[in-house]
Amino acid sequence: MKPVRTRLSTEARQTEIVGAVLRLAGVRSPGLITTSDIAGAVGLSQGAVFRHFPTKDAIWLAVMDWVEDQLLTLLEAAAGNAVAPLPALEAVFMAHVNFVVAWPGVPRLIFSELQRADDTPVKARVRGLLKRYRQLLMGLLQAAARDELLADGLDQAAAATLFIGSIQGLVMQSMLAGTTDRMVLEAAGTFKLYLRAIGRPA
Amino acid sequence: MKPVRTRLSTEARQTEIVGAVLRLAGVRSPGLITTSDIAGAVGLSQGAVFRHFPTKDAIWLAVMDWVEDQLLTLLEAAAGNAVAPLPALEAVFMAHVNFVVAWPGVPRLIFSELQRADDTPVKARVRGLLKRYRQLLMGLLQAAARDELLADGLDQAAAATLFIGSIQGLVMQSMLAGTTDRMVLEAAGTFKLYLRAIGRPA
DNA sequence: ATCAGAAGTAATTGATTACTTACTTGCAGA
DNA sequence: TCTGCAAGTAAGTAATCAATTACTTCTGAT
Repeated sequence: MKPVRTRLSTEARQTEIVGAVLRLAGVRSPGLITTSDIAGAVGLSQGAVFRHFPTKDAIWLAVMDWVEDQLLTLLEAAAGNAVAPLPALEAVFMAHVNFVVAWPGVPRLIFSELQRADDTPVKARVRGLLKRYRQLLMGLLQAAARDELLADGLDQAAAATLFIGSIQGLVMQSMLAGTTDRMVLEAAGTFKLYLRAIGRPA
Repeated sequence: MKPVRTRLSTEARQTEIVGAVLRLAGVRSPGLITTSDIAGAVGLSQGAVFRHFPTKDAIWLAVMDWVEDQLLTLLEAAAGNAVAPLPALEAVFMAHVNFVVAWPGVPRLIFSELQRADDTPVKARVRGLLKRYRQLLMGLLQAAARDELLADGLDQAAAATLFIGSIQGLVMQSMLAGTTDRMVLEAAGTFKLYLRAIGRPA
C-alpha cells in the first residue's frame, strides 16, 4: 500500500485550494465560501490554508488567474482552429459552454466579483478577463464583417454583448434547473438563434 | 417649519426599508448588505429594524414580493397595451430595461438569490417570479407563431432564454461600466438583434 | 389631558469569520 | 542517520453580524 502523503508542497496545495474553490463555487454562493469550507474540502485545518496564501483575497486572485489562463487559452484555441469567422464564433461559444459545464462555479465567481462596490484587485482581474474576452469576440466579428458574412449595419458591440448574454442566460437556466445537464443541448439551439441575429439574411 | 416626524407606522417603515434595500443593492453586492446598512439608510438604529421585520430573511422576502408585484404588473401591462405579438415583446423588453435602469439592484438581487445552494423561501419566490416571466414570454412567442411572425421551426424555449439572457448581458455591461447610463440606448440595438434572431426572414 | 401601546434607542449576546500564534512533526538533502 | 525547515495543528483573537433585551418616548384614540 502506498503511504498516504500527508504533507504537500505549497505549490501543490495552492493548486488544490484553487480547485476546491472552483468546486465549491459550483454548488454554493461564492460569497458564502469560507476559509473553513476550503480547508475542509482539501483536508486541512482552517489555519493551514494561510500557510499557502497570505489572505483570502489572494486565494480569489489565484482562482481568477487560473480562470483567465484556462478559459482564454481554450477560447483562443477554439477560435484559432476554426476555418472561418462564423465557425470560429460557434467554436468559441461551445468551448465556453463546455467550460461552464465542467466548472459551473466560474460564471458565478465572475458575476459575484463584478457585483462588488469597491474596486478590489480581484474585481480588476475580472474586468481584465472580460475585456480580453470581448476583444476576442470583436476580432472575430470584424473578420466576419470583412468577409461580408454579417447583416448590413450590424451593431458589433451589441453583438458581443448578446454573445455573452446568451451564455449568461443559459447559466441562469441551469441555476433554475439545479443542473447543467441540458446546457450543452440548449446551447446549440441558442447559438443557432444567435447566428440568425448577426448573420446576413439568406 | 413642518416638524420632522420621528416615528412612523410599521407599514410605512416596511416600505422605507424595502426601498432602502433596493437602493443599496444598486450599488453593492446584495449579499454584503447588513441590517446596520439598512438601518443607516432609513435613519434608524440597527435594532429598530427588527421592530418591523422579525428576521433579515423576512426583509428579503418583502423585497422580492415588491419586485414580483411591480415588475410583472409592469411587464404584463406593457404586453397588454401592444397591438401585436412582436411589438408586445419589444414593449416587454424595453419595460424591463427601464425597470432595471430605475432599480439596478433588482437583477443583482435575483441573481444573488438564485446562487444560493439551499432552497430558502426567498429563493422559491425568485423561482416563482422567473417562472411567471417565462410564461409571459412563451405566451407572446406562441401568439407570434400563430400569426406566422416567427422563423420556421423556432425553438421557443431557447428564444425565451435568449430574451432573458439579452437583458442579463446588458446588466453585465452596465456593471462593467459602473453605470446604467447607456443601457436604454444599447437595449434598442440588442432588441433589434433579438428580433432578427426569432423573426421570419424578410 | 391622559395613557396604553407602538416605535424608538443603546447595549448586549452568541455565532461566525479571517487571520495569528505557539507549538509539533514529516521529510528532503547532507 | 541526522537535522533544519517547511507544512501542519489547535487554540486563540478581534471584528462583524443578526437578533435580543431593558428601557425610554412619541402619539393617537378616548
